[in-house]
Amino acid sequence: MKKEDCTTNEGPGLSCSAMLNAIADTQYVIGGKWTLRVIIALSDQPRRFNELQKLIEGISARVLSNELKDLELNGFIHRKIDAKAKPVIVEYELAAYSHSLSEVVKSMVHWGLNHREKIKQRMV
Amino acid sequence: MKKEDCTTNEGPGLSCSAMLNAIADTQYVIGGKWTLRVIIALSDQPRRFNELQKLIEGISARVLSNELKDLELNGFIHRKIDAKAKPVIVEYELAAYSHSLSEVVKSMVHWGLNHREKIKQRMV
DNA sequence: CGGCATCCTTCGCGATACTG
DNA sequence: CAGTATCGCGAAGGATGCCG
Repeated sequence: MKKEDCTTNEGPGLSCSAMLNAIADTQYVIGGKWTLRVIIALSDQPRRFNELQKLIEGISARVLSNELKDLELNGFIHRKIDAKAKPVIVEYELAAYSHSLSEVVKSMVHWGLNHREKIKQRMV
Repeated sequence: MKKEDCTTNEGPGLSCSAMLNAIADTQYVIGGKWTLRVIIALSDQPRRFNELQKLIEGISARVLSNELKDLELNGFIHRKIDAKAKPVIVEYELAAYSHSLSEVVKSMVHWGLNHREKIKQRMV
C-alpha cells in the first residue's frame, strides 16, 4: 500500500488527496445554501423565474439568478426560451444529469436524520 | 400525496422541508473546509496536535483547534490525555461514530470523480 | 508541545433599487 | 416578467504572536 492510500476503505486504490479533491468538488457544486433547494423546487415541473422566487422562501433575485446560472453551467438544468411569446417566456427545467445526485442526496438525508436523533438522545 | 411531499423519490414519505433540514444538518457538520480532512488524517492512527498540523497542509493552529473541538462535540473523535507523561501528551483518535459517515463520504467521492470526468469531456 | 487571543481578509449571502 | 447593479454585513477562515 502506498503512503498516500487511505486506510479508510472508502476509495479502494484511491489516494487520500484524490478523495479529498473529489469531496471538495462535490461540496463546491452542491454545498451552497440554496443549490439543492432550487433543484428540488424544479423536481416536479419546469418553472419560471418569479415562480421559483415565490416557491423558495427567502431567496433574493440576485442569488436565484446566480444559482440558476451555476446550475446550468453544471448541467443540472436547462433554460428554455419561448421567443415567440410576448413577453418572452423563460422556463427552467431539470436536466437528466440532476438525477445523478440522488445517491449523494439520499445518504446526506439519511445521515442528517440519524445524527439529529443521536444528538437528541444525548440531551436526555 | 401531500403537497409537501417531494416528487423526487429520495425520501419516501418525507416532506421536502424535512429532507432539506436533514441535508442542512449534514452540511453544517461536515461541510467545513477542513472537517473531513481532519477525520481522514486520523483514519489510520491516533495523532497529536502538531503532528496533525504538519499532516494537514495549510491548516492554522486556530482552525485546527476549533475543528477538533467541534469533532469531539459531535462524537467523531476522542481526546486522550496522558497526564503522567511530562510534558503531558494529548492524542486524538477517531471514535466509532465517525464510521457512520462512510456512506456519505463514499457517495460524495464517487459523484465528485464522475462530475470532474464529465466536465473534462465537455471541454474537448 | 498544545493550544488561545487578536487582528485581518475573503467570500457567500442579503437588501434594495433599477432596467429592457 | 426576468433579471442586473450596487452596497454591505457577517461568519469562516488565515496570519501572527504569546503563554503555561
